[in-house]
Amino acid sequence: MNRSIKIYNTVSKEKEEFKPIVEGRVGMYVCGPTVYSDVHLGNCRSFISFDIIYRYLKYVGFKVRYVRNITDVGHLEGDADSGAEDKISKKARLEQLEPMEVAQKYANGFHDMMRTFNVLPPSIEPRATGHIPEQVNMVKKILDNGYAYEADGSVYFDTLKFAKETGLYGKLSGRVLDDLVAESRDNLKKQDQKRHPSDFAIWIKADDSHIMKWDSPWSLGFPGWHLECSAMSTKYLGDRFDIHGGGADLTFPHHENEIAQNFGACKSTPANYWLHGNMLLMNGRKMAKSDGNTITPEQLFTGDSPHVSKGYSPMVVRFFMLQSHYRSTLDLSDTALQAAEKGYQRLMEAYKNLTKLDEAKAPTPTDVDTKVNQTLDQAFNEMDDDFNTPKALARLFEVVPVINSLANGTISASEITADTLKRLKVVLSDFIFHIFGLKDETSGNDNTQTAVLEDVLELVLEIRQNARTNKDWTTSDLIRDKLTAAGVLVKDGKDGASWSIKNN
RNA sequence: GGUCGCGUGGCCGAGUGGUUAGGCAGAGGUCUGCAAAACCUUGUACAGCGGUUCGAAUCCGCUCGCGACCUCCA
Repeated sequence: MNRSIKIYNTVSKEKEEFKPIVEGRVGMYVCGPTVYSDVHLGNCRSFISFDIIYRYLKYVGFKVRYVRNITDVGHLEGDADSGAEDKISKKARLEQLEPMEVAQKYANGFHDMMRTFNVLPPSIEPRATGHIPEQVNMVKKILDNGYAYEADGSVYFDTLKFAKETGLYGKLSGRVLDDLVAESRDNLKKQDQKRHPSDFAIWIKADDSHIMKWDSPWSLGFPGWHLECSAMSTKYLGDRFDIHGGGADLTFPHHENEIAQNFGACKSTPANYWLHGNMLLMNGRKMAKSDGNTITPEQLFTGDSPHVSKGYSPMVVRFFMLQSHYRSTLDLSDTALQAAEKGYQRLMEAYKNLTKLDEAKAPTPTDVDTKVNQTLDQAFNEMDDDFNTPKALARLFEVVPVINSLANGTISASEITADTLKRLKVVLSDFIFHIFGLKDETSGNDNTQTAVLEDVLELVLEIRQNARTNKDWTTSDLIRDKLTAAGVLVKDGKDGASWSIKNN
């Protein structure tokens, strides 16, 4: 590991050189999903962004402990008229299921979707319900340290005291306490129990209708809205760790409160670098079920939605997301996805062409060598600069014409050295599959079947070639047209025909 | 209302004080029996108005438009 990586830190609002607390190791915590409904496409973008960050840090040689939680308890339903209510519990009553059954169902769905998008599993995936003692303990510590107070069985974090003593509250999200006072809604639950409007609950006394509740020194209840992340990050990564990530919408209040809680319990802020992924928009607006401006991942794959003209495969969607920077909003649209699909196919096609290249005869480095090596170096430099996937991707595309030219003879094998060709193969493969986490969807999963298919197609193309030699255009065109209809693209080149499977 | 961010060519989307982003689409060419694919060449740009500067799409101000957060939310 001798690369210098720069990361944009939300706390400082600028790019900083990444220096891990322990040389060669990275502790990274990312806020995972709340499993009370199906994963939202925007969630997927966020987890894909951090997947690439995780992959890149590992790729450059760090030993990374990546913790991504599952929240299966705790969050309040803000607009519920029956008062404080746990999301999971509410859903459970509606569906007549055990709360944990609901959580498990959606957790499974979440995992399936992550696998579909080729997102690597984290090193540790702790669940909030599995860490109630840790959370109770944290509340105790915060109370002991004087940063919280109890009121009628619930415990509240004292933001005013924390802000006055440290000046830290609001720093991450750029807020000042006076604004928070002005902003606070007067219809917040249990408002009267709080000393200050911006104080927030870290333990909530449950009413009778509440299903998920645990014993604690203060009441039979459940942990506060943001406590699980503080408790679990501390347990698995320590009081201080390197990277904390999440969606931009978590900056306030979730992460702000996490910082407060961690400080309240451990007397130190938890993470050195706070990273925030930006929102996924659709047709220029935030996705929202209320106005129909939304699409599920499944609808995107199948094309069963008025927002798309056809289905797009998971890897096309992943590629689409790679084309923008994680800190920018990304606007999903049908035309943008079509463009991404073409681009994805072009990249994968070039990679396949590359794997077939084995001739490199230049004795000494040529202009082609220089161009290729510089471009590959640049691609890594782009990733070093706050994980700039769109720029790195652009560099990869600059090398595509070189590959295709070598494949079709426009550039001869004598114009590239074996060393460069080898490096090109390794680096391109690393980037596409290991760093960007793309998969080749065109090749079958079953190796035997794939091999059979390849042999059969070779035969068919040989027959067609014979027909062409005999100027039997009827037969040759028939073969080509039927194969096209079957989804196999025939590509005539100088050294005979080759084929590839078309998506859709 | 408060806080923050954005506005780039037909579309998506990077980026920077003076030098090519990239993808998709378009145009011309090479190759081909025809076509496709591939390759080569290529046009269109930085919301508007002021200011700073030798020079700004890039910095500053204002205007307009859009978005996010402030409430569970990636």
